[in-house]
Amino acid sequence: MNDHLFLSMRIKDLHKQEAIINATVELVNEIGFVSSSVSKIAKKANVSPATLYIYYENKEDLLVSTYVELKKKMGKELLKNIDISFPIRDIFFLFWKNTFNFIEKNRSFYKYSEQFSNSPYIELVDQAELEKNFEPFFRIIQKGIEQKIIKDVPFEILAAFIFYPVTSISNSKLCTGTEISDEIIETSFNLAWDAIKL
Amino acid sequence: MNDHLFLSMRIKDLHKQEAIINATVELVNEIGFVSSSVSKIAKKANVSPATLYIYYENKEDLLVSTYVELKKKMGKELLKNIDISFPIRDIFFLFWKNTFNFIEKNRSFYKYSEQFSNSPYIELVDQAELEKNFEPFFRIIQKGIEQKIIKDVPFEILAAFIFYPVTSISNSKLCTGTEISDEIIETSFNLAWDAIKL
Amino acid sequence: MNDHLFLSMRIKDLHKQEAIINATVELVNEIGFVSSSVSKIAKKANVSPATLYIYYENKEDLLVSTYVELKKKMGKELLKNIDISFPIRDIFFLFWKNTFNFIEKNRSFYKYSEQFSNSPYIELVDQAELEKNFEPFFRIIQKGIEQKIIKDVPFEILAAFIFYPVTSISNSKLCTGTEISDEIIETSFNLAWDAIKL
Amino acid sequence: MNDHLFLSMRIKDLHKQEAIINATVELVNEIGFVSSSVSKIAKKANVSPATLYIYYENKEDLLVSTYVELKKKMGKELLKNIDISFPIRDIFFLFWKNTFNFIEKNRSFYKYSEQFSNSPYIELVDQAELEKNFEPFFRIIQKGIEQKIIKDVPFEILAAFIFYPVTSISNSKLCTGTEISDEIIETSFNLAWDAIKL
DNA sequence: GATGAATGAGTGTTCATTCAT
DNA sequence: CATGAATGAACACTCATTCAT
Repeated sequence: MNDHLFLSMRIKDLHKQEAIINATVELVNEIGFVSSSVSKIAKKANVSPATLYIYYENKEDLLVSTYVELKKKMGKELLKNIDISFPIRDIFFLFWKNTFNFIEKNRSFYKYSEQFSNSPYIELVDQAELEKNFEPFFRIIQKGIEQKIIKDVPFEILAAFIFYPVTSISNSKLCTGTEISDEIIETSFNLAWDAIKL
Repeated sequence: MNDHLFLSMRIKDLHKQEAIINATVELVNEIGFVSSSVSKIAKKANVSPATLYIYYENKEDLLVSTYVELKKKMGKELLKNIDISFPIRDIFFLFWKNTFNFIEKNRSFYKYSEQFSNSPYIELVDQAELEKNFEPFFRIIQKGIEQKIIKDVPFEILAAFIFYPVTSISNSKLCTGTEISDEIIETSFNLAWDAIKL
Repeated sequence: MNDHLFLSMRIKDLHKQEAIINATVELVNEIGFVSSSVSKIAKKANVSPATLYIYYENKEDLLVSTYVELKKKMGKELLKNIDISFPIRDIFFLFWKNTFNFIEKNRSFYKYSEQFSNSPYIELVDQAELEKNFEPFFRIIQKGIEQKIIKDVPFEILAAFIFYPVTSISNSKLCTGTEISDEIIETSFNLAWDAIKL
Repeated sequence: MNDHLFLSMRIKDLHKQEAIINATVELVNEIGFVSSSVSKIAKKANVSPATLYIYYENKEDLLVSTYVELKKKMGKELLKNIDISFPIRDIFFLFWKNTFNFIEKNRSFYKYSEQFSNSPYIELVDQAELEKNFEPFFRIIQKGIEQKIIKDVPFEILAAFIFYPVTSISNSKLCTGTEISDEIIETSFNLAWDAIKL
């Protein structure tokens, strides 16, 4: 086998794996987590069910990996354009805005991750590992507390007002169908900021 | 037939249906929505799979009915002890506290409803019908806006700070294992109130 | 219990049994022998599945009894208006015509009996007993052979040309939708008579 | 991969499908159409129930395909040795004889096809497509009518005396157990020919 | 006589996974 | 690497039948 063939094969392989991941997310988006079977995923990805087991140990591994991979990507996107030298409020606003944008651009992924994190599979994911993707932001929160800009309350309580409301609003009728308006993003951020600011 | 026998018969029947509902919720709590099959539910409820179809048309009907029934119960509990003549902030605090208490007392139900509302089954539920259970509270929010106590923003945005953070906090390590402390309830309420108050 | 009540009950009972038989035949006519279950029959007859077991030992007994009962009725109808003093050809024609008329008036029964006689249940029926209903006609055939009007061949061969073609023609597009025309009856009888006559 | 292996693979596959078809026909022959379930068929064919769904879409597809396939085979056999230059009566006799022979050699198939054509499944079969297998014979009938050898009556009436009586006779006690005698074939053909000849 | 509730055994079908090629 | 064929076990659901009332 020469290099050319080897290279083309590797590309093909990546395509296959990518096709499998996309098929998984799309299928869950279409018919739900419960009904998404291996053979349906394989059919959607235009591969044999057996092929799937070359890239993943089993169904569980596929679902978990897909989730983790997407969470990594999310971590990067949410921290995009953020400069720690910005004022804290601006950082939070950028983060808030990035979250809305990410959800809007990755609706199918988002639906997947919501279903995944509400299934028992979530327990197979190393949460600490996941949170590393968001660590820079955690440090900013800490800094805000120290600078007496953010309320000094347990992290989980702050998180409940920084991460969760976005999901709720994004799924509401305010945000389905058309583009999420800047007005909604700004209005809702005011509430979030009022909640956490000292 | 005497009353005693008649009564015992009715009780027995109710017991069966109740056993099925409980088994459903418990099983979902244990092994998740995805893996909860009809036969497993039946086995847990100590009835034949066929018996299940006496009380419910099919699996979907069982799952949806269970969800709707529990949401009704939840509506009642969250509004418990609330008097509309109270100051608005007090009402919100009571509602907040009731939510925590309800979740703590009905953990298995709550897990069920979270999984359910993140499955495609949720689309089978008439949301408008469900929201009727919370209508009194919606009117209070409206009153708060009119009295310029609550921010005048779309309802869905307010809801995102009133309903969702509780779930997040309840599921966090702050609230698992031991009783949810009054301190956490009060601390977190301060954030929620700051978010929505004008 | 007084006579009046007793009488009304007996009438009611007959109605029930009749309703069960009718439901059986109609259901088989609608969804076929394979799919016709006891509970569906009961539902169609507006009785409980359990009621069915008051009148019949089991499903097999119901199906067989229904078949036998209807075959009895058929025997009577096919021999209607037949006078053994008539010329043999006239008797055969009347029998032929009666068969067509019976099928037309009892399509649903006929479909039932065709499905039944092509199922293993048919082996549970005492054929000799059934044939008694047609015995007068068998004697006429015998007489025809003796008088050298009918071909002297085994009875089963004659029967194949006297009984079976009617079914075939009745099920063909010649006879569905509209009334079976006298012309078809007469034309086809000519073939049957040519077949068996010496 | 060498030819031998390739061949053996294909043979193996064909064996599986063939085993399924044979099991279907045999089982229907033994316990009837009504009781022949997918799992029983699979067990008889020594395959998993799931394997059956590799070759057929569902039970209906299996039953219909089996019927259609066998009808095709029947078409070929019934027209065997027939030369359209033969005298019309000879052609009909050969066809008659071929029918008896086919039934005798394929009893289990024949029982299957009788049960099938008396079930609702028959409506799923494209009758026009089926009749193509017998078209040469239909043309001969037409020729006979034109040559004033066969009675000029609707096709369905002729068919009722050409096709149906054979079934009736074959199922009678004249033909079960031992070989069907030439005498019966000839005797019965005389009746059929008398019926249709002008 | 009549029934609704109940069920173990069965239905047709799909599952996640493996294996020979 | 990639696959179509294969499967035992499970799926949601219906079956014929019984029984307490």
